[in-house]
Amino acid sequence: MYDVFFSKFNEKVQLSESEEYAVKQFLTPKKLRKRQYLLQEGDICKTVAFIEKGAMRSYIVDSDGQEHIFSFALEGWAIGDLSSFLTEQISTQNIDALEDCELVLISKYAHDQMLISVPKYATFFRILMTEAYIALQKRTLSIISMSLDDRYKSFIDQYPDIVQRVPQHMIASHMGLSPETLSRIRSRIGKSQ
Amino acid sequence: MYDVFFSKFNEKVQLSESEEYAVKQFLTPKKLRKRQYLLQEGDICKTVAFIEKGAMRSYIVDSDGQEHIFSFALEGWAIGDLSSFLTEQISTQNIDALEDCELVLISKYAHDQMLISVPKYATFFRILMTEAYIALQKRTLSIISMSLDDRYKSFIDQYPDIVQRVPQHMIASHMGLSPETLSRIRSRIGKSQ
DNA sequence: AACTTCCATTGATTTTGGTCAAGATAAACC
DNA sequence: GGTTTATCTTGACCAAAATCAATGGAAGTT
Repeated sequence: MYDVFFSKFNEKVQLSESEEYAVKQFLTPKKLRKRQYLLQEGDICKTVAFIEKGAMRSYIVDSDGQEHIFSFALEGWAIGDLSSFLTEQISTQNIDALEDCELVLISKYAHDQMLISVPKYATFFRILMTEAYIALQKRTLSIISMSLDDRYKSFIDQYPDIVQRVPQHMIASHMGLSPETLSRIRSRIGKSQ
Repeated sequence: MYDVFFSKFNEKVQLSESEEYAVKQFLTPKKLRKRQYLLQEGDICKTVAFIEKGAMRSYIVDSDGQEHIFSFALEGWAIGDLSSFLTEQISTQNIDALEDCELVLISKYAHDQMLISVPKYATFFRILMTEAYIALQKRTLSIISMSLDDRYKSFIDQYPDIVQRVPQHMIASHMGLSPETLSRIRSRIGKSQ
């Protein structure tokens, strides 16, 4: 039931049987149908979701009603509005399912408890946090320094699975572009890629 | 000598006298003159620098030789190429001093030792990491969803001290803009701000 | 199978930001 | 103090992306 989650966990920090059992007590499984929300703007993000199966996205809606996708997440990735989750402030993000999903939920209470009582959870979380930061730094650097063509090439290079499973206009939104512009980039660089 | 560092540390995680002493053994003070490098492209980032006094920036140079500023850091902030520091791979970033600086350096060895032997350091690092991630997320959201005028307004709102101490063309670079465009934004929104 | 909705592409036009160039001011250096 | 160098601003022009609009195709629904 929590296969992907624990395989990811053990890949970062090796757990004993009893530690794995302890962590398991804090987890909640949840299924989400395509288009269902995990979080809506205005709510507090009460859980972080780890994806066992499926695909999700987080996005914000600007003052003109336009959606801007902040992130995608597939199997083995976590998603949630960390800022809202940790500070328990109202979120400005929406998170929903792009496909039918199987999730592992970690509540704020579970998170806080595990930080105290399961030292390896603190380590695991620190490592995920660091990796997420490095990935986001890479994305920021590519935004401020690369041409659109190169940014798209590097995206499909880094996340081929997302390109396969997510409609192109959403990838355009993630890059901060109009769908038409992304379509033209693809025709420029040869859409075979 | 490490006043700002420990004041920041204690603000996040309260240290006892003996813990503070233990941490101190792992720290190295360093002074840097304006324009001096902490890290140059092609080197491995061997230390994270915590700023006691002064101002620094990190930037990358693209294939056309153009500089793109990734981040600024003032007193109380840390700077370094985390990706290079943690993986010990060659860095693509440059980090130098915008003003004469007093730094507290944490080497990779010191970092790893403290993660093991000083549990509160692990907590401190996790908290800094999380805050850095949230700040970077906010920046990314503003890039993909806000107008340039609003992005600049939100920047001067959030980092008035940086606007005071750093030349405008560097802030333009940080936003991914030409200096001329930032100048025009400022004249549009009334540069009084 | 017919119908509807979503999606990707392409063209024409407008808007926005970049580039090039010149001039003004201020700061750093000798 | 005078010269050089960095910084900022403004204008004219150019390039790139957004917008508007239309079409064709794919996927989902009944």
